[in-house]
Amino acid sequence: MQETTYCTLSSDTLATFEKKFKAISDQKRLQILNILSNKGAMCVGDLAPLVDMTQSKLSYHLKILLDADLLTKETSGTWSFYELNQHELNQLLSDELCCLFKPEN
Amino acid sequence: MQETTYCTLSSDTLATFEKKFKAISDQKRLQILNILSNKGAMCVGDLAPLVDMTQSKLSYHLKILLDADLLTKETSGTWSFYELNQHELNQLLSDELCCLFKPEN
DNA sequence: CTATTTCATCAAGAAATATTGATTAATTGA
DNA sequence: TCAATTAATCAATATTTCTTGATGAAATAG
Repeated sequence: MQETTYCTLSSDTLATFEKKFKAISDQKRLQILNILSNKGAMCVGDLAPLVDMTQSKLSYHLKILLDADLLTKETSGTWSFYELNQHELNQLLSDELCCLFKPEN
Repeated sequence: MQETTYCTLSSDTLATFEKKFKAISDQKRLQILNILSNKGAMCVGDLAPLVDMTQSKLSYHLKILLDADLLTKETSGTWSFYELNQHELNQLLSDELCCLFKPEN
């Protein structure tokens, strides 16, 4: 006879997932991820016209994705280059979403 | 030489994902999913004390999950039984999240 | 029929998020 | 040094989402 295994989630775990899912629960931010998955690392100024956002607005949304650890950021001079955090995305999302965020699959 | 394949997303697709991710980007709703993954189908009145919510509040959150097609609902008399939509969840989430929503894995 | 149970929905207010335009800081190039 | 570029942040407002308590609808039991 097999025992049922219960997996209760700590409030920390719930908070972490909430943050990550909140970050991707927005059309503009999904579009950002999609573009970065096609183009690789990009700076804010180059990304802005592709997603039709002002610099200020884009920075705001990039920060949300960065804080959720779904992007990484490299600074070079006055430029900030943002790139997908593939590892985190893979841990979060199904393989079926490859078209969105996982160009290499 | 290999061509790069670009996969642009329609605004409809983005809207659908936004809705689904929005539905799971909330601690209370994640907890609902987690409990349903352990207990199977449940009615509102039985679920409410487990997630420490009033009936009204729980109905509100269940509707959000239902509208995102992440739950199914079966009515029997005055009871409403809610259950995970395993297929949709599998299409959305990674295998690593099995602990949350996929008891069978 | 009436009272009770179960749950959905509504309206009002509260709280959280997003947008906008301006400002600031850091770096670069002339 | 000075002007221009790049991007983060701020404050104010707008918008969206959530919570609460009340009400209503449908089914059931007595």
